[in-house]
Amino acid sequence: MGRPPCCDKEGVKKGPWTPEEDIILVSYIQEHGPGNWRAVPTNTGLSRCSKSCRLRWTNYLRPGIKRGNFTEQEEKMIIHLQDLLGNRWAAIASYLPQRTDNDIKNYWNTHLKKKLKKLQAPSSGVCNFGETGTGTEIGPGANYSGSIPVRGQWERRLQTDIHMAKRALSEALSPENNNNNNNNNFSSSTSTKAIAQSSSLCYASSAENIARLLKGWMKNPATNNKCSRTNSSSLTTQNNNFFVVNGGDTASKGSGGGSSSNDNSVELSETFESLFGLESLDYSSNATTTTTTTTTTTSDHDHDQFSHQSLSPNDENNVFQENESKPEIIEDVMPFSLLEKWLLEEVACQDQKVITTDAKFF
DNA sequence: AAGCTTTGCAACCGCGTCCGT
DNA sequence: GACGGACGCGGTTGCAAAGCT
Repeated sequence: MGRPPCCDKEGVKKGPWTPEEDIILVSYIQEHGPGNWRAVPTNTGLSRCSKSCRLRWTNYLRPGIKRGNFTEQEEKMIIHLQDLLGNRWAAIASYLPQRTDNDIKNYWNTHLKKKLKKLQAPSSGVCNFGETGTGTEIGPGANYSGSIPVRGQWERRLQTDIHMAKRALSEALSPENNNNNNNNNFSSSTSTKAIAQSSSLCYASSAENIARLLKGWMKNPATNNKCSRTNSSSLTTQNNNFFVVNGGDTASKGSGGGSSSNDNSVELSETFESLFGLESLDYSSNATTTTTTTTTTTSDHDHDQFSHQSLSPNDENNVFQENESKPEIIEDVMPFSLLEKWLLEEVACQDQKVITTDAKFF
């Protein structure tokens, strides 16, 4: 049944990518932008299927990817998000713009699941992180299915996104949290300068390697945009990501990633801002002075629309585009007071659980 | 040092969804 | 509305590196 796999053609190469292939792919995407993956193998001459190209790009070559060493805050955030969203790694990844869904998924499966299991073993009950009866399936079901009987998938997802947003706002508005950002997954720091610094500190180690290989390849940035909607500032952004190697970590695969706690607080504040479209407040400057791409396009995934729109750095479709349009979610940001009132009605009890979870886990 | 086991991660596979016809 | 192509997601696999005996 169904259509045949896209890669069952003969002569389609599988397995690890070689640096040469990476270079070809990066070169092509620099020139044409990501997307239209079907055409990539034919146009580049790569003996790879379109899927493989897309995957290689999104998980490894895409600029702005941070690799290795997940920080404590990232861990916490993943745990929270996993609890809220279940195994929707793409959605989770959209809240951690520098991490890929694959990375997060792997990290969850290899580290966090075990960690949680250990911690759950002695005392069961306070929070099960959504573990369901299957043993391996960890999802929002355990937390939400009780209160939300059989619903459409999109509805449940919407629910979790709303819940997420509410909670984040609640935490941000809480005065205690402002004094204790280290323990706050959604730091309310809103320094766009800091964001700018963070972004410029973040490079895909692999991309840097490719960058070195490609040294001198980039001759005329103005011609390397895929279409007219890419403006010069976004190209600068791309160039920074690809070709400006900061003094820090430049190791390849498996390196420490060069992340610092500084990066994290910034990431998280960015995340918070993204959640509510606050980025729109002062991101105009970023377009020209930072490596943060705030571009937003309509996401293919309606269920992830909220997160994807506001966290465009993780949206591969946006990588070479800039300021095409602002998402509705940003245009229609509710007044803060309204949101505050709204969330206060519901979120208090949910927070209790999360805080307990944190205390228990760390 | 050699062999075996475990771990971590890149990549693959199959399915679901979107979108154009 | 049905159909098919393209894309994206989540689960799973395969393999190299690390750890252990």
